[in-house]
Amino acid sequence: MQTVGGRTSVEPGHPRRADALRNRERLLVAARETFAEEGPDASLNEIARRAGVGPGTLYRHFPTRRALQSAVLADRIDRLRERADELAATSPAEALTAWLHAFLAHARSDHGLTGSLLSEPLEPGFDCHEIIRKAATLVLTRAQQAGAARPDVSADDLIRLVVGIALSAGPDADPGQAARLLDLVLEAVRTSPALE
Amino acid sequence: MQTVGGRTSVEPGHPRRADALRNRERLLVAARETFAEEGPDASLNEIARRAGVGPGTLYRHFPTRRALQSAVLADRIDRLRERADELAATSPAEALTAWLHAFLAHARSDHGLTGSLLSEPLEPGFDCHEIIRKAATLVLTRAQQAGAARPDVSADDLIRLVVGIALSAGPDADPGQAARLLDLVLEAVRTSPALE
DNA sequence: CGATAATACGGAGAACCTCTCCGCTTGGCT
DNA sequence: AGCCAAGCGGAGAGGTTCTCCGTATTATCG
Repeated sequence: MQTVGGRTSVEPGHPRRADALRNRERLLVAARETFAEEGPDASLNEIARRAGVGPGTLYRHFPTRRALQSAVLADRIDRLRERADELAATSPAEALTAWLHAFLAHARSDHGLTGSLLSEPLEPGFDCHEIIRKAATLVLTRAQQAGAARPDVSADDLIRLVVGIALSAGPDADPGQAARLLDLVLEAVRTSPALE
Repeated sequence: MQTVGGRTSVEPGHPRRADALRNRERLLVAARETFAEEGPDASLNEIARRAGVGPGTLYRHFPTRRALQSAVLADRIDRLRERADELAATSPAEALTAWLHAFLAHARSDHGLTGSLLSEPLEPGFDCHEIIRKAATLVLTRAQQAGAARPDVSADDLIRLVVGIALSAGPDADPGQAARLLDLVLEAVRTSPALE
Protein backbone atom coordinates (compact mmCIF):
# COMPACT_ATOMS: atom_id res chain seq x y z
CA MET A 1 0.00 0.00 0.00
CA GLN A 2 1.58 3.24 -1.07
CA THR A 3 -1.40 5.61 -0.80
CA VAL A 4 -1.45 5.87 -4.55
CA GLY A 5 -4.48 8.12 -4.49
CA GLY A 6 -2.45 10.58 -2.51
CA ARG A 7 -4.78 11.41 0.32
CA THR A 8 -1.94 12.52 2.59
CA SER A 9 0.79 13.70 0.30
CA VAL A 10 0.50 17.07 -1.44
CA GLU A 11 1.01 16.50 -5.11
CA PRO A 12 2.14 19.46 -7.13
CA GLY A 13 -0.45 20.68 -9.54
CA HIS A 14 -3.36 19.76 -7.32
CA PRO A 15 -5.54 22.42 -5.79
CA ARG A 16 -4.24 24.01 -2.63
CA ARG A 17 -7.39 25.56 -1.32
CA ALA A 18 -9.76 23.56 0.82
CA ASP A 19 -12.88 24.36 -1.17
CA ALA A 20 -11.21 23.45 -4.42
CA LEU A 21 -10.29 20.07 -3.04
CA ARG A 22 -13.78 19.54 -1.72
CA ASN A 23 -15.33 20.44 -5.04
CA ARG A 24 -12.99 18.12 -6.84
CA GLU A 25 -14.14 15.28 -4.62
CA ARG A 26 -17.80 16.15 -5.07
CA LEU A 27 -17.37 16.20 -8.81
CA LEU A 28 -15.79 12.77 -8.76
CA VAL A 29 -18.66 11.36 -6.72
CA ALA A 30 -21.25 12.92 -8.98
CA ALA A 31 -19.40 11.77 -12.07
CA ARG A 32 -19.11 8.23 -10.80
CA GLU A 33 -22.85 8.06 -10.19
CA THR A 34 -23.84 9.73 -13.40
CA PHE A 35 -21.54 7.71 -15.63
CA ALA A 36 -22.83 4.55 -13.97
CA GLU A 37 -26.42 5.53 -14.68
CA GLU A 38 -26.16 7.07 -18.11
CA GLY A 39 -22.96 5.77 -19.62
CA PRO A 40 -19.78 7.56 -20.64
CA ASP A 41 -21.64 10.13 -22.75
CA ALA A 42 -23.59 11.54 -19.84
CA SER A 43 -24.05 15.30 -19.77
CA LEU A 44 -21.22 17.11 -18.03
CA ASN A 45 -23.65 19.87 -17.16
CA GLU A 46 -25.72 17.34 -15.29
CA ILE A 47 -22.68 16.13 -13.40
CA ALA A 48 -21.81 19.68 -12.35
CA ARG A 49 -25.40 20.26 -11.30
CA ARG A 50 -25.42 17.11 -9.18
CA ALA A 51 -22.15 18.09 -7.58
CA GLY A 52 -23.65 21.46 -6.73
CA VAL A 53 -21.08 23.45 -8.66
CA GLY A 54 -21.16 25.51 -11.82
CA PRO A 55 -20.06 24.17 -15.19
CA GLY A 56 -17.02 26.41 -15.10
CA THR A 57 -15.78 24.69 -11.97
CA LEU A 58 -16.10 21.30 -13.55
CA TYR A 59 -14.12 22.36 -16.58
CA ARG A 60 -11.40 23.95 -14.49
CA HIS A 61 -10.84 20.74 -12.56
CA PHE A 62 -11.23 18.43 -15.55
CA PRO A 63 -10.55 20.19 -18.83
CA THR A 64 -11.88 17.39 -20.99
CA ARG A 65 -14.42 14.64 -20.68
CA ARG A 66 -11.68 12.08 -20.88
CA ALA A 67 -9.82 13.67 -17.98
CA LEU A 68 -12.90 13.27 -15.83
CA GLN A 69 -13.50 9.72 -17.00
CA SER A 70 -9.93 8.85 -16.35
CA ALA A 71 -10.06 10.25 -12.83
CA VAL A 72 -13.26 8.37 -12.06
CA LEU A 73 -11.79 5.19 -13.38
CA ALA A 74 -8.50 5.56 -11.57
CA ASP A 75 -9.57 4.35 -8.18
CA ARG A 76 -11.90 1.68 -9.51
CA ILE A 77 -9.01 0.32 -11.47
CA ASP A 78 -6.76 0.46 -8.49
CA ARG A 79 -8.71 -2.48 -7.16
CA LEU A 80 -7.69 -4.48 -10.19
CA ARG A 81 -4.09 -3.75 -9.35
CA GLU A 82 -4.63 -5.00 -5.81
CA ARG A 83 -6.28 -8.11 -7.19
CA ALA A 84 -3.21 -8.74 -9.30
CA ASP A 85 -1.07 -8.57 -6.16
CA GLU A 86 -3.33 -10.97 -4.31
CA LEU A 87 -3.26 -13.45 -7.14
CA ALA A 88 0.51 -13.64 -6.89
CA ALA A 89 -0.16 -16.26 -4.20
CA THR A 90 -1.80 -18.66 -6.66
CA SER A 91 -0.32 -20.54 -9.57
CA PRO A 92 0.78 -18.39 -12.50
CA ALA A 93 -1.68 -20.00 -14.90
CA GLU A 94 -4.62 -19.63 -12.56
CA ALA A 95 -3.66 -16.09 -11.75
CA LEU A 96 -3.67 -15.16 -15.40
CA THR A 97 -7.08 -16.66 -15.99
CA ALA A 98 -8.60 -15.24 -12.85
CA TRP A 99 -7.26 -11.77 -13.33
CA LEU A 100 -8.35 -11.49 -16.92
CA HIS A 101 -11.83 -12.61 -15.94
CA ALA A 102 -11.87 -10.00 -13.20
CA PHE A 103 -10.77 -7.39 -15.68
CA LEU A 104 -13.45 -8.48 -18.11
CA ALA A 105 -16.13 -8.25 -15.44
CA HIS A 106 -14.94 -4.80 -14.57
CA ALA A 107 -14.84 -3.61 -18.17
CA ARG A 108 -18.31 -4.95 -18.84
CA SER A 109 -19.84 -3.46 -15.73
CA ASP A 110 -19.06 0.19 -16.19
CA HIS A 111 -21.20 0.99 -19.21
CA GLY A 112 -18.28 1.22 -21.55
CA LEU A 113 -16.30 3.69 -19.49
CA THR A 114 -13.23 1.54 -19.56
CA GLY A 115 -13.77 0.84 -23.19
CA SER A 116 -14.31 4.41 -24.25
CA LEU A 117 -11.02 5.25 -22.62
CA LEU A 118 -8.97 2.26 -23.63
CA SER A 119 -10.31 1.93 -27.14
CA GLU A 120 -8.32 5.00 -27.98
CA PRO A 121 -4.55 4.84 -28.04
CA LEU A 122 -3.09 3.54 -24.80
CA GLU A 123 -1.21 6.73 -24.33
CA PRO A 124 1.20 7.02 -21.42
CA GLY A 125 0.54 9.76 -18.89
CA PHE A 126 -3.01 8.65 -18.30
CA ASP A 127 -3.25 7.25 -14.80
CA CYS A 128 -5.60 4.43 -15.46
CA HIS A 129 -3.81 3.20 -18.56
CA GLU A 130 -0.63 2.98 -16.62
CA ILE A 131 -2.24 1.17 -13.69
CA ILE A 132 -3.91 -1.43 -15.85
CA ARG A 133 -0.84 -2.04 -17.91
CA LYS A 134 1.21 -2.52 -14.79
CA ALA A 135 -1.22 -5.03 -13.35
CA ALA A 136 -1.51 -6.92 -16.61
CA THR A 137 2.24 -7.03 -17.01
CA LEU A 138 2.66 -8.37 -13.52
CA VAL A 139 0.33 -11.29 -14.08
CA LEU A 140 1.43 -11.99 -17.62
CA THR A 141 5.19 -12.07 -17.15
CA ARG A 142 4.82 -14.43 -14.24
CA ALA A 143 2.76 -16.75 -16.40
CA GLN A 144 5.25 -16.49 -19.22
CA GLN A 145 8.18 -17.31 -16.96
CA ALA A 146 6.29 -20.38 -15.77
CA GLY A 147 5.67 -21.41 -19.36
CA ALA A 148 1.93 -20.94 -18.93
CA ALA A 149 1.66 -18.26 -21.56
CA ARG A 150 3.32 -17.84 -24.92
CA PRO A 151 6.12 -15.31 -24.83
CA ASP A 152 5.09 -13.42 -27.95
CA VAL A 153 2.01 -11.95 -26.36
CA SER A 154 2.22 -8.54 -24.74
CA ALA A 155 0.25 -7.00 -21.90
CA ASP A 156 -1.17 -4.56 -24.41
CA ASP A 157 -2.43 -7.44 -26.49
CA LEU A 158 -4.25 -8.93 -23.53
CA ILE A 159 -5.78 -5.61 -22.57
CA ARG A 160 -6.96 -5.01 -26.10
CA LEU A 161 -8.50 -8.44 -26.37
CA VAL A 162 -10.39 -8.15 -23.11
CA VAL A 163 -11.54 -4.62 -23.78
CA GLY A 164 -12.58 -5.68 -27.25
CA ILE A 165 -14.70 -8.50 -25.90
CA ALA A 166 -16.24 -6.18 -23.34
CA LEU A 167 -17.00 -3.58 -25.99
CA SER A 168 -18.43 -5.85 -28.61
CA ALA A 169 -20.51 -7.82 -26.14
CA GLY A 170 -21.89 -4.82 -24.32
CA PRO A 171 -23.29 -4.85 -20.80
CA ASP A 172 -26.73 -5.79 -22.10
CA ALA A 173 -25.50 -8.83 -23.97
CA ASP A 174 -25.19 -12.33 -22.64
CA PRO A 175 -22.50 -12.41 -19.92
CA GLY A 176 -21.91 -16.08 -20.65
CA GLN A 177 -20.86 -15.33 -24.19
CA ALA A 178 -18.27 -12.81 -23.07
CA ALA A 179 -16.77 -15.27 -20.61
CA ARG A 180 -16.74 -17.98 -23.26
CA LEU A 181 -14.96 -15.73 -25.72
CA LEU A 182 -12.36 -14.89 -23.12
CA ASP A 183 -11.80 -18.57 -22.41
CA LEU A 184 -11.30 -19.13 -26.11
CA VAL A 185 -8.72 -16.40 -26.25
CA LEU A 186 -7.01 -17.73 -23.16
CA GLU A 187 -6.62 -21.08 -24.81
CA ALA A 188 -4.71 -19.44 -27.60
CA VAL A 189 -2.60 -17.50 -25.14
CA ARG A 190 -1.57 -20.69 -23.41
CA THR A 191 -0.75 -22.50 -26.65
CA SER A 192 2.87 -22.47 -27.67
CA PRO A 193 3.39 -20.60 -30.93
CA ALA A 194 6.03 -23.13 -31.97
CA LEU A 195 3.38 -25.77 -32.60
CA GLU A 196 2.64 -24.57 -36.09
CA MET B 1 -26.42 -11.68 -57.66
CA GLN B 2 -29.86 -11.12 -56.42
CA THR B 3 -30.07 -7.30 -56.48
CA VAL B 4 -30.24 -7.30 -52.72
CA GLY B 5 -30.28 -3.53 -52.58
CA GLY B 6 -33.50 -3.62 -54.51
CA ARG B 7 -32.87 -1.11 -57.22
CA THR B 8 -35.44 -2.65 -59.51
CA SER B 9 -37.98 -4.26 -57.25
CA VAL B 10 -40.50 -2.10 -55.40
CA GLU B 11 -40.30 -2.99 -51.76
CA PRO B 12 -43.30 -2.16 -49.65
CA GLY B 13 -42.60 0.55 -47.14
CA HIS B 14 -40.20 2.38 -49.38
CA PRO B 15 -41.07 5.78 -50.79
CA ARG B 16 -43.29 5.79 -53.82
CA ARG B 17 -42.66 9.26 -55.09
CA ALA B 18 -39.75 9.90 -57.41
CA ASP B 19 -38.37 12.86 -55.46
CA ALA B 20 -38.49 10.92 -52.23
CA LEU B 21 -36.44 8.16 -53.73
CA ARG B 22 -33.97 10.61 -55.17
CA ASN B 23 -33.56 12.36 -51.83
CA ARG B 24 -33.06 9.06 -50.08
CA GLU B 25 -30.24 8.27 -52.45
CA ARG B 26 -28.67 11.68 -52.03
CA LEU B 27 -28.79 11.33 -48.29
CA LEU B 28 -27.05 7.99 -48.46
CA VAL B 29 -24.27 9.42 -50.60
CA ALA B 30 -23.80 12.40 -48.31
CA ALA B 31 -23.89 10.19 -45.24
CA ARG B 32 -21.33 7.82 -46.68
CA GLU B 33 -18.94 10.68 -47.35
CA THR B 34 -19.51 12.44 -44.08
CA PHE B 35 -19.22 9.35 -41.91
CA ALA B 36 -16.03 8.47 -43.72
CA GLU B 37 -14.57 11.88 -43.03
CA GLU B 38 -15.79 12.59 -39.54
CA GLY B 39 -16.65 9.25 -38.03
CA PRO B 40 -19.96 7.81 -36.87
CA ASP B 41 -20.76 10.82 -34.68
CA ALA B 42 -20.81 13.26 -37.57
CA SER B 43 -23.50 15.93 -37.46
CA LEU B 44 -26.73 14.84 -39.08
CA ASN B 45 -27.45 18.46 -39.88
CA GLU B 46 -24.28 18.56 -41.89
CA ILE B 47 -25.27 15.44 -43.77
CA ALA B 48 -28.64 16.93 -44.66
CA ARG B 49 -26.96 20.14 -45.75
CA ARG B 50 -24.56 18.25 -48.00
CA ALA B 51 -27.39 16.29 -49.49
CA GLY B 52 -29.18 19.54 -50.24
CA VAL B 53 -32.24 18.70 -48.19
CA GLY B 54 -33.71 19.97 -44.94
CA PRO B 55 -33.15 18.26 -41.63
CA GLY B 56 -36.78 17.21 -41.55
CA THR B 57 -36.33 15.22 -44.73
CA LEU B 58 -33.38 13.38 -43.31
CA TYR B 59 -35.29 12.41 -40.19
CA ARG B 60 -38.29 11.24 -42.16
CA HIS B 61 -36.20 8.87 -44.22
CA PHE B 62 -33.99 7.74 -41.35
CA PRO B 63 -35.67 8.24 -37.98
CA THR B 64 -32.53 7.54 -35.97
CA ARG B 65 -28.82 7.90 -36.44
CA ARG B 66 -28.48 4.14 -36.33
CA ALA B 67 -30.99 3.69 -39.12
CA LEU B 68 -28.90 5.92 -41.33
CA GLN B 69 -25.66 4.21 -40.32
CA SER B 70 -27.19 0.83 -40.98
CA ALA B 71 -28.36 1.87 -44.43
CA VAL B 72 -24.95 3.27 -45.31
CA LEU B 73 -23.27 0.15 -44.12
CA ALA B 74 -25.61 -2.19 -45.90
CA ASP B 75 -24.10 -2.00 -49.33
CA ARG B 76 -20.53 -1.77 -48.12
CA ILE B 77 -21.13 -4.93 -46.23
CA ASP B 78 -22.68 -6.55 -49.22
CA ARG B 79 -19.19 -6.75 -50.63
CA LEU B 80 -18.15 -8.87 -47.69
CA ARG B 81 -20.94 -11.25 -48.54
CA GLU B 82 -19.69 -11.47 -52.11
CA ARG B 83 -16.20 -12.11 -50.83
CA ALA B 84 -17.53 -14.99 -48.79
CA ASP B 85 -19.03 -16.47 -51.93
CA GLU B 86 -15.79 -16.09 -53.85
CA LEU B 87 -13.82 -17.75 -51.10
CA ALA B 88 -15.97 -20.85 -51.42
CA ALA B 89 -13.54 -21.84 -54.17
CA THR B 90 -10.59 -22.09 -51.78
CA SER B 91 -9.96 -24.48 -48.95
CA PRO B 92 -12.29 -24.14 -45.96
CA ALA B 93 -9.45 -23.27 -43.60
CA GLU B 94 -7.99 -20.63 -45.86
CA ALA B 95 -11.39 -19.21 -46.58
CA LEU B 96 -12.07 -18.74 -42.89
CA THR B 97 -8.77 -16.98 -42.30
CA ALA B 98 -9.00 -14.82 -45.36
CA TRP B 99 -12.57 -13.77 -44.79
CA LEU B 100 -12.06 -12.85 -41.17
CA HIS B 101 -9.06 -10.75 -42.13
CA ALA B 102 -11.13 -9.04 -44.79
CA PHE B 103 -13.83 -8.38 -42.25
CA LEU B 104 -11.29 -7.01 -39.81
CA ALA B 105 -9.87 -4.68 -42.44
CA HIS B 106 -13.33 -3.47 -43.23
CA ALA B 107 -14.28 -2.94 -39.60
CA ARG B 108 -11.10 -1.03 -38.91
CA SER B 109 -11.36 1.16 -41.97
CA ASP B 110 -14.71 2.77 -41.49
CA HIS B 111 -13.98 4.93 -38.49
CA GLY B 112 -15.88 2.71 -36.12
CA LEU B 113 -19.08 2.70 -38.10
CA THR B 114 -19.28 -1.06 -38.10
CA GLY B 115 -18.31 -1.15 -34.48
CA SER B 116 -20.73 1.44 -33.30
CA LEU B 117 -23.46 -0.59 -34.89
CA LEU B 118 -22.35 -4.08 -34.03
CA SER B 119 -21.17 -3.36 -30.54
CA GLU B 120 -24.79 -3.04 -29.58
CA PRO B 121 -27.00 -6.10 -29.57
CA LEU B 122 -26.95 -7.97 -32.86
CA GLU B 123 -30.66 -7.44 -33.20
CA PRO B 124 -32.42 -9.09 -36.10
CA GLY B 125 -34.24 -6.83 -38.52
CA PHE B 126 -31.18 -4.71 -39.12
CA ASP B 127 -30.03 -5.30 -42.65
CA CYS B 128 -26.34 -5.18 -42.10
CA HIS B 129 -26.40 -7.47 -39.09
CA GLU B 130 -28.23 -10.05 -41.08
CA ILE B 131 -25.88 -9.81 -44.03
CA ILE B 132 -22.74 -10.16 -41.96
CA ARG B 133 -24.10 -13.00 -39.97
CA LYS B 134 -25.06 -14.82 -43.13
CA ALA B 135 -21.61 -14.41 -44.64
CA ALA B 136 -19.87 -15.45 -41.43
CA THR B 137 -22.08 -18.50 -41.09
CA LEU B 138 -21.34 -19.54 -44.65
CA VAL B 139 -17.60 -19.50 -44.15
CA LEU B 140 -17.65 -20.90 -40.63
CA THR B 141 -19.89 -23.91 -41.18
CA ARG B 142 -17.85 -24.98 -44.16
CA ALA B 143 -14.70 -24.82 -42.03
CA GLN B 144 -16.39 -26.73 -39.26
CA GLN B 145 -17.56 -29.48 -41.59
CA ALA B 146 -14.00 -29.81 -42.84
CA GLY B 147 -12.75 -30.05 -39.28
CA ALA B 148 -10.85 -26.81 -39.64
CA ALA B 149 -12.77 -25.03 -36.91
CA ARG B 150 -14.04 -26.22 -33.57
CA PRO B 151 -17.76 -26.86 -33.62
CA ASP B 152 -18.56 -25.00 -30.41
CA VAL B 153 -17.89 -21.59 -31.92
CA SER B 154 -20.74 -19.64 -33.43
CA ALA B 155 -20.80 -17.05 -36.18
CA ASP B 156 -21.82 -14.51 -33.57
CA ASP B 157 -18.72 -15.35 -31.56
CA LEU B 158 -16.49 -14.72 -34.54
CA ILE B 159 -18.19 -11.44 -35.36
CA ARG B 160 -17.88 -10.26 -31.79
CA LEU B 161 -14.21 -11.16 -31.63
CA VAL B 162 -13.35 -9.40 -34.84
CA VAL B 163 -15.42 -6.33 -34.03
CA GLY B 164 -13.88 -6.28 -30.59
CA ILE B 165 -10.38 -6.27 -32.00
CA ALA B 166 -11.33 -3.55 -34.45
CA LEU B 167 -12.87 -1.46 -31.71
CA SER B 168 -10.14 -1.78 -29.15
CA ALA B 169 -7.36 -1.29 -31.65
CA GLY B 170 -8.89 1.71 -33.35
CA PRO B 171 -8.07 2.89 -36.86
CA ASP B 172 -5.21 5.01 -35.52
CA ALA B 173 -3.53 2.12 -33.75
CA ASP B 174 -0.97 -0.24 -35.19
CA PRO B 175 -2.58 -2.30 -37.97
CA GLY B 176 -0.06 -5.05 -37.36
CA GLN B 177 -1.24 -5.53 -33.83
CA ALA B 178 -4.83 -6.00 -34.92
CA ALA B 179 -3.84 -8.61 -37.48
CA ARG B 180 -1.68 -10.37 -34.92
CA LEU B 181 -4.53 -10.48 -32.43
CA LEU B 182 -6.81 -11.94 -35.04
CA ASP B 183 -4.27 -14.61 -35.86
CA LEU B 184 -4.08 -15.46 -32.19
CA VAL B 185 -7.82 -15.82 -32.01
CA LEU B 186 -7.85 -17.89 -35.17
CA GLU B 187 -5.42 -20.30 -33.63
CA ALA B 188 -7.85 -20.89 -30.82
CA VAL B 189 -10.71 -21.31 -33.25
CA ARG B 190 -8.83 -24.01 -35.11
CA THR B 191 -7.85 -25.86 -31.96
CA SER B 192 -10.07 -28.76 -31.04
CA PRO B 193 -11.80 -28.17 -27.72
CA ALA B 194 -11.44 -31.87 -26.92
CA LEU B 195 -7.72 -31.47 -26.30
CA GLU B 196 -8.16 -30.32 -22.74
C1' DC C 1 -54.91 17.55 -70.22
C1' DG C 2 -56.32 19.67 -65.97
C1' DA C 3 -58.00 18.96 -61.15
C1' DT C 4 -57.53 16.72 -56.79
C1' DA C 5 -55.70 14.30 -52.99
C1' DA C 6 -52.01 12.16 -51.05
C1' DT C 7 -47.22 12.57 -50.29
C1' DA C 8 -43.06 14.69 -49.24
C1' DC C 9 -40.34 18.90 -48.46
C1' DG C 10 -38.00 22.44 -45.68
C1' DG C 11 -36.76 25.28 -42.27
C1' DA C 12 -38.05 27.73 -38.06
C1' DG C 13 -37.59 26.71 -33.46
C1' DA C 14 -37.49 24.40 -28.80
C1' DA C 15 -34.54 22.03 -25.93
C1' DC C 16 -30.20 20.53 -24.92
C1' DC C 17 -25.02 20.25 -24.75
C1' DT C 18 -20.20 21.81 -24.62
C1' DC C 19 -17.05 25.10 -23.33
C1' DT C 20 -15.41 30.08 -22.26
C1' DC C 21 -15.02 34.35 -20.06
C1' DC C 22 -14.93 37.47 -16.41
C1' DG C 23 -16.83 39.92 -12.29
C1' DC C 24 -17.33 38.45 -7.67
C1' DT C 25 -16.44 35.59 -3.49
C1' DT C 26 -13.66 33.07 -0.36
C1' DG C 27 -9.79 30.99 1.89
C1' DG C 28 -5.00 31.31 3.40
C1' DC C 29 -1.40 34.11 5.21
C1' DT C 30 0.74 37.77 7.53
C1' DA D 1 -8.10 42.34 10.68
C1' DG D 2 -6.90 42.91 6.00
C1' DC D 3 -4.90 41.76 1.70
C1' DC D 4 -4.74 39.25 -2.61
C1' DA D 5 -4.31 35.22 -5.14
C1' DA D 6 -7.07 31.23 -6.02
C1' DG D 7 -11.27 29.67 -7.05
C1' DC D 8 -16.31 30.01 -8.08
C1' DG D 9 -20.46 30.27 -10.95
C1' DG D 10 -23.40 31.34 -14.33
C1' DA D 11 -24.51 34.01 -18.48
C1' DG D 12 -24.03 33.19 -23.10
C1' DA D 13 -22.09 31.89 -27.84
C1' DG D 14 -22.26 28.35 -30.95
C1' DG D 15 -23.42 23.83 -32.14
C1' DT D 16 -26.57 19.66 -32.19
C1' DT D 17 -30.81 16.74 -32.22
C1' DC D 18 -35.38 16.28 -33.43
C1' DT D 19 -40.35 18.10 -34.31
C1' DC D 20 -44.07 20.38 -36.36
C1' DC D 21 -46.79 22.18 -39.81
C1' DG D 22 -47.61 25.37 -43.81
C1' DT D 23 -46.22 24.81 -48.50
C1' DA D 24 -44.84 22.63 -52.73
C1' DT D 25 -44.68 18.57 -55.67
C1' DT D 26 -46.17 14.33 -57.55
C1' DA D 27 -49.23 10.62 -59.03
C1' DT D 28 -53.69 9.54 -60.42
C1' DC D 29 -58.09 9.85 -62.27
C1' DG D 30 -61.91 11.93 -64.75
